[in-house]
Amino acid sequence: MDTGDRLLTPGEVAALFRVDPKTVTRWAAAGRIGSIRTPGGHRRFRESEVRALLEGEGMLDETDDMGRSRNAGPAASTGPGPANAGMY
Amino acid sequence: MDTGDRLLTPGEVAALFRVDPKTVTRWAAAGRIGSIRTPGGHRRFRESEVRALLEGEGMLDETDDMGRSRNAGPAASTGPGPANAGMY
DNA sequence: TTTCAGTTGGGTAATTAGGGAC
DNA sequence: TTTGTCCTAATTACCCAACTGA
Repeated sequence: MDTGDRLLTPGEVAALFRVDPKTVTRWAAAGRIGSIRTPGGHRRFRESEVRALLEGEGMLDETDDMGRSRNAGPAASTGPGPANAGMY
Repeated sequence: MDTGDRLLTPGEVAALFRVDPKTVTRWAAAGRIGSIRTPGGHRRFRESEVRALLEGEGMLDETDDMGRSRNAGPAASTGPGPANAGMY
């Protein structure tokens, strides 16, 4: 039932990936990473998902080369629960 | 039908959203989340409503009523249904 | 009754969202 | 194509002291 994983802030995820928080926002906007929104509109990311991405398990399609195009998943599904209404 | 109308404290809701208890209080004050007040002035939140917000299914209703500003109504709807998904 | 964790309220800094361009 | 930086506005976080709830 409960996902049991903590939620990370954009700044946290950005620090983990060594990128700009804005980049993390773009990932979420592009549906490359699941995101949960607070009633205020801010995003929160699941630590389990971020970790999986960090380990490169985000996609087992490690065929290397230009294997991965822009096919990272249409919806921003965080997993079990329904996708978030990506509408701002 | 047990919808799980357990009441959660601001601290519980804050931990769920990874935000500050103060922020949860602001949500209630802004009418973004229903709240029940104790005679002493403390707030309590319905678990069912909080969960709906967490899963991002705040409201997939077809109400194409977008373009609505943030409602500043001190409604504090105690009703069963989630308050609103209105953002800015 | 007292104790104590949690909540409330106001005020001020820090973070985040969104857009648009380089 | 992706990422970083610019701007403004909104949301959130932390500071304090005082009150409530169990």
